[in-house]
Amino acid sequence: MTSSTPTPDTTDAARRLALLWDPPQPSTRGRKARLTLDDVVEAGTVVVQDAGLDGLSMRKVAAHLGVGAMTLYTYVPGRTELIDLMVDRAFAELDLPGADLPWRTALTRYAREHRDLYLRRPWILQTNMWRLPLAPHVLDAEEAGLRVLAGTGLGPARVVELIGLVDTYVRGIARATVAERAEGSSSGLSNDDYFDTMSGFWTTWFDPERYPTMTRIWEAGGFDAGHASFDATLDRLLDGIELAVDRAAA
Amino acid sequence: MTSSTPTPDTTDAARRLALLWDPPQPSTRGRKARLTLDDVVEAGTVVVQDAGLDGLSMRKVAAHLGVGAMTLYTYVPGRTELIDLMVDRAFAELDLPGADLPWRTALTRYAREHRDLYLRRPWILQTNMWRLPLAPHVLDAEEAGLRVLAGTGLGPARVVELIGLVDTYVRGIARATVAERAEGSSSGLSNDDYFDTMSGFWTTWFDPERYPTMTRIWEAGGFDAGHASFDATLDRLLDGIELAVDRAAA
DNA sequence: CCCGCCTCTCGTACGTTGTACCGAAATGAT
DNA sequence: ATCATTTCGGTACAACGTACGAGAGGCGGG
Repeated sequence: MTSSTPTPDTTDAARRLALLWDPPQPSTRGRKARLTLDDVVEAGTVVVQDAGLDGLSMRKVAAHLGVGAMTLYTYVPGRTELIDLMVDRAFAELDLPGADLPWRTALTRYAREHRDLYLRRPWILQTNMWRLPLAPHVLDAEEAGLRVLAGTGLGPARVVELIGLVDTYVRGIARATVAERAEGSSSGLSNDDYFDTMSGFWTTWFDPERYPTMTRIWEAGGFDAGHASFDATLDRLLDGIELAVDRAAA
Repeated sequence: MTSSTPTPDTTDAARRLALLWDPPQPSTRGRKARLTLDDVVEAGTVVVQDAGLDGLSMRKVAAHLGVGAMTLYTYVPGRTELIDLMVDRAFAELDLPGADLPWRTALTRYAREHRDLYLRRPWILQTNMWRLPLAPHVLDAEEAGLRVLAGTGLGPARVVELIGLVDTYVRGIARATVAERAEGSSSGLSNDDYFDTMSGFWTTWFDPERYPTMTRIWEAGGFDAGHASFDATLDRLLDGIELAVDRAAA
């Protein structure tokens, strides 16, 4: 809000945030826009769903909208910001637990909703950012998680730490599940080829003497469970949190 | 294993694994090689350290070695495989706990070593793969973790599940720490600019009424701790595991 | 009504990327 | 000396993000 320039020369970072928090309504002046910002974000979401984040190119998004590539830059400063917007839009889909639920139920729902989101839109896990964008709906999710834990009487630092633990767990599981699901289906390998390659690996290079524990666990079927155990492990995690809650209450 | 071709036309995936598990020794025939595979992998590691994974280009690696770009393809099938090799090399740096330590000590060391590795080589966290490559030293690490937990008498499925939980926690913390560390230092923003942008965000767009819990926790200093609490949270996680161990022993 | 300004549209172009292709150069085996 | 084999690397292509600027369309003030 500098007084010298009517439009403060905002930095790139500020521009990026402005788009997320204060999307401009179409101005009445000048030529009419064929698209809305939301159109662009939606097209991006469509493209990314079956091309992956690497396959998300401005040209493809533009083609999907039937416009020239450069047209997108009227609505969005660049690819990075488009992805931010897409993430925000995705997080808006979360059905976050209200304040009425007991904390354990609420946290379970919080975790499941996040996992489902990641499984539905795995590209979110591919965004290379170190943290999620500072976007409204992302903060909504964080707020909901914090609120649940803050209601247990835990100290502020503990609350932050524990919601981080849950987030981290959920992302980890989602990542593993996606890996399992997409194994071989990508890279253009048929399932047979993939199986051949893998069994070839086990017989050719895998040395049971170097990896005895892995071998034993494999033979015992320890790797079979997959990650159907999401809820079970989550419960154990919540047990740990409950312990901290009880300790704080005493 | 078709009989028509003496060298079975291995798939790409098999080639990728072959390079990791059976690096070819330089053949005595033909022109002498100026480089070794290890030279290339090391150069890649150097480049990635200060250019990030996005900045890791074949041309830069080649330039760093003083050779033409295409020369690298004599040693490595492509960029993807080079990254695989770099990851394997990085994991070889881990000082994994031996079988002599009590499980809690061993698991603490396991976790700390991994965290240190990720902080030292953050680009590993940027590799977009859904899971780490099936590489010897990566499996060494996994084996070590599994061995520690298998020694506690837990069932195979539990062992797999819990080591996954630890891995996931470590990666999550490392990611957050890197984010914190690199905040603003990248993107060419000076620290002042970054601070300005951020305080601008809080005053301009952040709405305390929309995010009351976040606001309260912020005011209480709940976010200040950063992630110095790695050990503390890890201890709590190990408490949870100890509970499972005791329950299994009973 | 019309002029001028403002906004959107997008063809062209530049730099960068991974890597396919192929000839040239170098070396051990014969 | 000849040949097979291997490394080396220039050239080239497709795809990428996006800077630039000319054109097209539509509103406000005269």
